[in-house]
Amino acid sequence: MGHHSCCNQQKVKRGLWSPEEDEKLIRYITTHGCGCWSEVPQKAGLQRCGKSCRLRWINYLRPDIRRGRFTPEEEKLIINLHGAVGNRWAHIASHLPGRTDNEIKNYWNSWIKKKIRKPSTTSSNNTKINTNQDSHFTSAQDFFNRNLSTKSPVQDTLFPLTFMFDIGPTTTTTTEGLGVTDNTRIDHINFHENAGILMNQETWQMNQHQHHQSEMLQFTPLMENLENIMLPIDVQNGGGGQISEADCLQQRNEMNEWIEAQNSCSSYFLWDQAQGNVGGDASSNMATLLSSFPSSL
DNA sequence: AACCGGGGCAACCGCCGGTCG
DNA sequence: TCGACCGGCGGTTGCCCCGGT
Repeated sequence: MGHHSCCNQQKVKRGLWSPEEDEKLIRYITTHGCGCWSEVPQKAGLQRCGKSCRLRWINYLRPDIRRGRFTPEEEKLIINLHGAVGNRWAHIASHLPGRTDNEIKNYWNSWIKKKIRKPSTTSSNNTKINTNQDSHFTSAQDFFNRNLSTKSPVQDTLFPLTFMFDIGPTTTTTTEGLGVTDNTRIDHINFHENAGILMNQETWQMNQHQHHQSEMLQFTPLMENLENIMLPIDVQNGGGGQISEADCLQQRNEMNEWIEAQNSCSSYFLWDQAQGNVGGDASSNMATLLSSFPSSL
């Protein structure tokens, strides 16, 4: 135990690289290129495994590497991209020339620690949606009007969706409803407090696991400095029941109204928040949703 | 001066998917 | 078809430095 396939020869050095080792690796790669990493150590005269050489080159030695602090533009891009694709560091790095996935991952991990540690300085009234502007929204519709229509379209390399909504219980404590109060099973449609994050499915799922308000407060700092807007819409079905075609129809009508008013939604995302834990059977709910909504708008 | 705790970050580890014989 | 091998990736570790006590 304790040895790995790539490093199964004896005398494999590990740990930090010395300047001499760096020099050997640079000299070899610049003259021969990096064809086969497993051959590099022997040919370059290094007591390392090929993986270690590759990592050292990619993350530190290659000539087009960028060093130093991230610029504010880069930071913003990282935050937005992370909101869109989650912990796909290599993907995020591909949008930042000269930066490595490792560097971005390190940055994010320390950044997120700091942000979560620091108590939120924004209003503790969690029914208001915070953005980077000093915004105070009088209603969800106000938020919608002032944000969605002014935001640039989501890049096609990102999660290419504008709307996110779910079917869920009415226990969400921090919402700002549109006040649809008729007696259908969808009693209202609301925006989650995390509106403003460009979310991917994983982020959404994570947020839903942090369902209670006190826990959600941890995530409000993450909403700062975000420009791209994805709008999660919470379709309430009254709780405890199977989502019905009537639920879907009503939701669809609501969406269509908004889309017509805003002219800015090209697609949407169906996501069963409750996963069947609260009301009805998850796969059945999704089947109803899928059959009720077109594949694109 | 010694210790300690946290942050930053380079490097490692294990897993996975692709390739090739 | 299968297994060995390899590179890529994301999670994690652990070292080093620095500031506070």
